[in-house]
Amino acid sequence: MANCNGMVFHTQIASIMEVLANAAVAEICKLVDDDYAVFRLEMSQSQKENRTLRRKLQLVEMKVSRERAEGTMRERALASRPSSVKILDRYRGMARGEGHLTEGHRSFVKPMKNNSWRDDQSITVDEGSGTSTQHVIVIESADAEAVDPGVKMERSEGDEDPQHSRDIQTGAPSVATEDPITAPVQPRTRSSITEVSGTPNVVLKSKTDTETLTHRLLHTGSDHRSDPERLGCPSAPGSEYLLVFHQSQRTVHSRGDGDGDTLDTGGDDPSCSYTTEMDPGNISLGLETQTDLSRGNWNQYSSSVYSEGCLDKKGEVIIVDEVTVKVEGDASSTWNAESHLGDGHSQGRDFLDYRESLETNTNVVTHSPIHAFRDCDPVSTSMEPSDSHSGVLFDQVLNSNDRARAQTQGGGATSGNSKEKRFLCMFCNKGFSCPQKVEIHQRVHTGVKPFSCTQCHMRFAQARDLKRHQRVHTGEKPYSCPQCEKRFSRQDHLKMHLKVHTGERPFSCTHCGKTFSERSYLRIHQQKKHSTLQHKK
DNA sequence: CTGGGGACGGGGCCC
DNA sequence: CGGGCCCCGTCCCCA
Repeated sequence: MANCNGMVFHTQIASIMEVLANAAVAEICKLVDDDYAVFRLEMSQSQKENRTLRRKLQLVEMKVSRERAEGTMRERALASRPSSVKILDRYRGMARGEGHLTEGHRSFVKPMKNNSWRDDQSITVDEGSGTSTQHVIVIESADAEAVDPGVKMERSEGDEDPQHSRDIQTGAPSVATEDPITAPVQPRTRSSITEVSGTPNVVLKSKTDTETLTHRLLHTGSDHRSDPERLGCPSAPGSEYLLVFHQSQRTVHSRGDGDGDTLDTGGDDPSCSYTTEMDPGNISLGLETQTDLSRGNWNQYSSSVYSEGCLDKKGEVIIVDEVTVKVEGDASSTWNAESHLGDGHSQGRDFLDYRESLETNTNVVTHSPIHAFRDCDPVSTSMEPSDSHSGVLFDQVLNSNDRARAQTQGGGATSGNSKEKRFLCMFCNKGFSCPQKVEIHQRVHTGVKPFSCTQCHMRFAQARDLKRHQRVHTGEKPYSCPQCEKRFSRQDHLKMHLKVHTGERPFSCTHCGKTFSERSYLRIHQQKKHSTLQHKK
């Protein structure tokens, strides 16, 4: 029983405590509410007082300003008519942030036709939650056109509402931001564009332009050596080259423009279609090329050859050569080196003529380049389908053609002193001791590059070149400088580097005596400094 | 900022 | 197959 009584007692105490607690909470809340109401009342009263004082201050200011303005008007009336609006100090102060001006003050100044004062002209000024009426004194100008510039100057000099500031700045600056000519020269960051332009649409557009530009800059600035596709050249297995040899000249000429344009696209990455997307000219270019090749079903061919589906724009142009070759493989035999030439490329045309003249000479024992292809096929076929670089190929052909001709003119095969060199190049008549050497040499003319790198699709005419090139990927640098421990992948580079330590400068300019460590430096120097002398000679 | 020059890497090709 | 040379392009430094 005692336990029961104790439990009842505890229960009663708990209930009483709860009631007391609730009562205390209620009383606290009531007190807070009351104090809050009082506080709010005091606040409102203070605000009313503030408004009253403010109006009084405004009235005083108005009076003072009116007195000043009347004095000024009298002076101006004596001097000349006013040329611009003068906004009172009151407004200037607000413009600097002392007041809070928003859209309401857009109608702040109105040009009037009379040089008269208007008192108590009111404008609506947003003061946060509500609006209040501000009395402003304005000196009105009779010349409305003269007003606006002055107003803008007044607004722009203070820290106004950001929105307003943006409204002002989105005039000429935003136009400059959208200017497609200006933008590429000075790519802006996204943030800076946002600051200037203000409106989301402009920001978006500017951003797009900037990114486009960035893409272009990045890709056009990339090292072409790293990507043989740069010049729009196909991957051509030996068999393809073989057919290239029998391409018709008509086709060759028809493709000249397309290839020439392809060289200018500057695209590098086959997986990147930015040039096609961004530059409509490139698109039309590609279509033009297609149309030009309408004689052959080159689309079908390309899809069969490049089944990987990564047929980019360059690939399209690249394939053109091979497709045409396929379709017109039975045409008259004229090597298509000129297919890589733009119209009017005299070097290539000369080469073509040269080639034709050689072909007519049946007395020359030539080694057909076709055999050279066959010899190299095992290497090329082991590689994945890749684009060869006909642009490089083209350059090589031209350079090698020049060299070959120089060699021929300088005594290549015709002046050869050895009767053993009875195997003549069919292009330059240079003599070689064995057919294999002729075949290798003729790649200089044909541009055949049977050795392709599996890492970067670079192709080489000689196996040693490929081997040497692969050090680029492996990073192998077996040659080290004994002076500075610098390492090189090639011995000749080390040799050149050693001149840095030895100070050897064997190449001297015949005009100024300046010496250089490399011949190419001398040549560049003479081109830059003494080209006029050479022209005079 | 610009042009000249040096260092260096890479490709072409002959021997 | 390696040595060697030439050429070109790029990057960097400096006047």
